[in-house]
Amino acid sequence: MLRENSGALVVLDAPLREQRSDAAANRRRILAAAEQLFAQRGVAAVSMAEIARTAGVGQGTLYRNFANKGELCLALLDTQMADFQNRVLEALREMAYQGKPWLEQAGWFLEALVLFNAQHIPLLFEAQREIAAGGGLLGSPLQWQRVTVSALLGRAAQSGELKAGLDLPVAADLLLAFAHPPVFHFLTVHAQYAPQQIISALRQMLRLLAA
Amino acid sequence: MLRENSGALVVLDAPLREQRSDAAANRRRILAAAEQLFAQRGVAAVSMAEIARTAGVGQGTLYRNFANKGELCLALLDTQMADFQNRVLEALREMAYQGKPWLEQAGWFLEALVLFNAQHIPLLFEAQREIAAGGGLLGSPLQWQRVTVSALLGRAAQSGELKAGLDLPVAADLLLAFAHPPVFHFLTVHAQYAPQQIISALRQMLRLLAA
DNA sequence: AGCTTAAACGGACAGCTATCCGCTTGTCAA
DNA sequence: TTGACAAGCGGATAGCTGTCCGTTTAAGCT
Repeated sequence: MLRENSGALVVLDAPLREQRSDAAANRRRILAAAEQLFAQRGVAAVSMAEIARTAGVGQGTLYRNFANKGELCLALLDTQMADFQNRVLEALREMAYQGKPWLEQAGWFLEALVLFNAQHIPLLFEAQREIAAGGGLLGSPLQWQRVTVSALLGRAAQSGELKAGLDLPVAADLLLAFAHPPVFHFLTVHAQYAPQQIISALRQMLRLLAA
Repeated sequence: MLRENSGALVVLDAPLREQRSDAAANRRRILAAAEQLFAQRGVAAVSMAEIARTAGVGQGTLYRNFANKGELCLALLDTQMADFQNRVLEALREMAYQGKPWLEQAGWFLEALVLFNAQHIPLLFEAQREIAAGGGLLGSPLQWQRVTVSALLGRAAQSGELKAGLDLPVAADLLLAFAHPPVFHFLTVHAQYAPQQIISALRQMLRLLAA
């Protein structure tokens, strides 16, 4: 599971033999079926059994490819998440090259993350339901976001951009708390904040960290 | 459901007739059974069917009292949450009377909330799984926490304790993001932060808001 | 082409959640 | 005390998730 070769995510171990061609085809049919059903009726209202039926495969086949609906959702997001990650890291590299202050980079990053979440919250929300329970978000794609923010804050501190005496790792995680799907869902759906409002508030927070 | 008369939580509508005595007894037996099973084997590992069996009632009876495991967990927390709320509001009233700065009150509140969550995270976590899906956290006990923090920040702003130009409602919700059970679970279990570390970081954040 | 074998298949199944509905019982009024 | 009835009961049941295992088949070797 989670051995995504299509995108840029972690490859756990090299496959000893190539995947069989019928298996690959089935995987594609499953993803296509899921995408279609999700679009038609919403992620939550579609059952795994139905996805298997629509894809024309048995349940066993479905579950060998994706241990649960969460993994299936993550797989559907795989390409977009990989693209996002690449775009972001590239942009940050460019900004660093141009000498843009680290705190501003962090602000830009959080903005990009808010917009990404806003776009993909249904799948992210469902993915979280199943993945978070077993094993935290360990190894999950959200991990690089923590690393990135933490690193940006660290460099900002080294450059004297930040107030002294801050616990940076915890601060980073608190800043990123909004990105946990249930929280983001709460902020946008229940509290009715627009993405721009969230972005502004996060930028304010960052500005407060500045020396 | 969620018509908790035992504690201080919202009463949706006055019951037209008193609850029948056998029903009340069953409710108590269910709660007792759940508490015992949860303590023995952990919340996640206990099924509703088993709770019903242990309590000596039918599944129908169980589900009429608690629409899902989440509500059952909330009911188990009801007393403690009501106590917590009362203690907190009382303490805040006292602090306000003594003229303690609003920001410090907010800091104290967040500290108390961290400690409460740390103590009850297993039940809170399970409760969230089922409740958040249908209807957000609408009307749920977490609502008064938002109101409280928002109000404290508002008064702090009026008293000139805060920097100008902040979006207080959003700031309040971002400060409270840590309290969403999945996030708190993540921070303590996965990121391995001690409650005191989280408290310190939150206090730092609040200090940064100060004028 | 034919053989071998591990990979993949898919349907049956166990266990769970949540609902439904015919039966039972506590409660109130007379 | 008794009768009526709403409230409550609990087992049967539908539909879901995730697993298991006997069967099928693609792929590499000869």
